[in-house]
Amino acid sequence: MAKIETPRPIRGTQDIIGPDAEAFAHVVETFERVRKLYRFRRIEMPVFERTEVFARSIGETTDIVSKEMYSFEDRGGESLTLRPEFTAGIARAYLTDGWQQYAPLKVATHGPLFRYERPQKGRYRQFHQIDAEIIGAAEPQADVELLALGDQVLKELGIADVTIHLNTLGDAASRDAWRAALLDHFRAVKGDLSEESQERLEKNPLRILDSKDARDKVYVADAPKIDDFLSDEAGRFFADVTSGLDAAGVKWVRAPGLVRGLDYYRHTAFEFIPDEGSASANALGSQSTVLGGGRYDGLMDSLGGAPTPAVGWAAGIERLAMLVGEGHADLQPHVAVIPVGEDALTVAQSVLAEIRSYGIEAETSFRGNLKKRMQRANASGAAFAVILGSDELASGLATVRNLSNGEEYKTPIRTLDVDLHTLVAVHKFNRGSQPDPLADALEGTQVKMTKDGLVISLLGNAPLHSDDQ
RNA sequence: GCGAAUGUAGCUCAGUUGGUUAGAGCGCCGGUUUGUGGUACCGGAGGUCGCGGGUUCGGAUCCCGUCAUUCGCCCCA
Repeated sequence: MAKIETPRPIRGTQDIIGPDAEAFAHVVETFERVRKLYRFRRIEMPVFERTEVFARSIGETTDIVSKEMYSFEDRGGESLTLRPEFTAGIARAYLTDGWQQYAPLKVATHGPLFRYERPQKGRYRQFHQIDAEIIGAAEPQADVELLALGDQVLKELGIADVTIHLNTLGDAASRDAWRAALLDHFRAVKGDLSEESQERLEKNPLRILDSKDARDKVYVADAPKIDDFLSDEAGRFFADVTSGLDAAGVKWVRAPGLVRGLDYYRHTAFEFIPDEGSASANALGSQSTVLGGGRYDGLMDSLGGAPTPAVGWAAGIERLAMLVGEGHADLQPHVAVIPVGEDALTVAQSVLAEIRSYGIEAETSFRGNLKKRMQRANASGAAFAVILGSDELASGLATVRNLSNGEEYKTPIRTLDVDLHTLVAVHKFNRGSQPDPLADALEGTQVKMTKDGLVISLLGNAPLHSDDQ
């Protein structure tokens, strides 16, 4: 008998459930809320493009294109690539879909990206990012707005021990002059550099500034600084960005060694990096950047479009989720509906529908006797159980059990939705969860339960909703 | 592409210098309690010890290969 072997998941992909999945969703929901606050328009993008979209914009010769893209041929022989980033695809859409008409255009999106890399902590072959771009704006105010968005997203996620590391690469002329000076500087001491940096010297000299090797750091310290090569215009641009950030209350530090590898980057470059020794730094291991981006005024040209200024950033959802921690599941108390016996099943369904339509989270288990279902209700973390058995059907009074303290009482099945709404609000309030208008109204009062029914004595003299805040 | 560590129950792991029937905690199923969960007690199911080969009277344990996972290097749009 041949045993069927279960197919394994693809290397570097992940199946997420539980607290990690809740944290993931929390990151996306927070991003969605904040980007609306900043009036960034939501866009949806394909996950694959013609290979040339990425090859042209990123550069044919880089490791990225030659080794790290998921490329394949479709049935027509066309080379396609799973997107390794958002920016190139968005730039393509800007050119092919006539989005110039919206310029300056603020857009945001999120979703899966793919890179053929060796997986390690916080790095996967399929990973997910949130992304924001401003296209068609050459003004430093766009950089400020974009950075402020990123800063607020992190703050609202409760990630406080992260700082913006900010640098400028200048305009094209500044950047080229600086690069030439760096080459001279490092070539003079080539033999003393680490093996990796000797390689970088030919391929990507700016990257030497990032080196962690002690042998390189000696020479990095007195390497030429971009500031000495900035044109007046580029210097003014950077000054406008930093003063704008200060005015917006966004904290940043200057990071003269921070560079972006690709040629199309100009002016502003930044990474949000956990502070040394912080909880976030420890949580991320060697993968330290949580959000990164910059100005890419040179990108549209490489795709055959008119020169178009643009600035953007992206942040890994998995990495952010690692930093927000647990505790994002089950913030809302929920109710378990427990039918006992065949007759109660349909009543349970209509009760579920009613209390859900009232905005209360509710579920029922599909099988088991009362004991079994009570166990499941407890395991699911339900705040209340509603028991519907023959007694309850006969009397029209449901049994409501508070699962945190075991108190039990009867209440008319007809008005379960209203009664539960009150109970849930009180429960939330007692637990110190987010304030609810009803819970506010109930502050300092008590809800009385009697054998005959749920009596909310204060409902007669307190408003259900408070509009004065 | 390079380096290191780890693969034993659904999960997290123990398993001594190679020795008889491979264990624990949690989870799961059942019982003490036929309409009452969370605590407690009792019982039960569940394992080709990643896979293949070798050494040996005997391998979860030692050797070789292979696959996978993890962490790091390179790279990082």
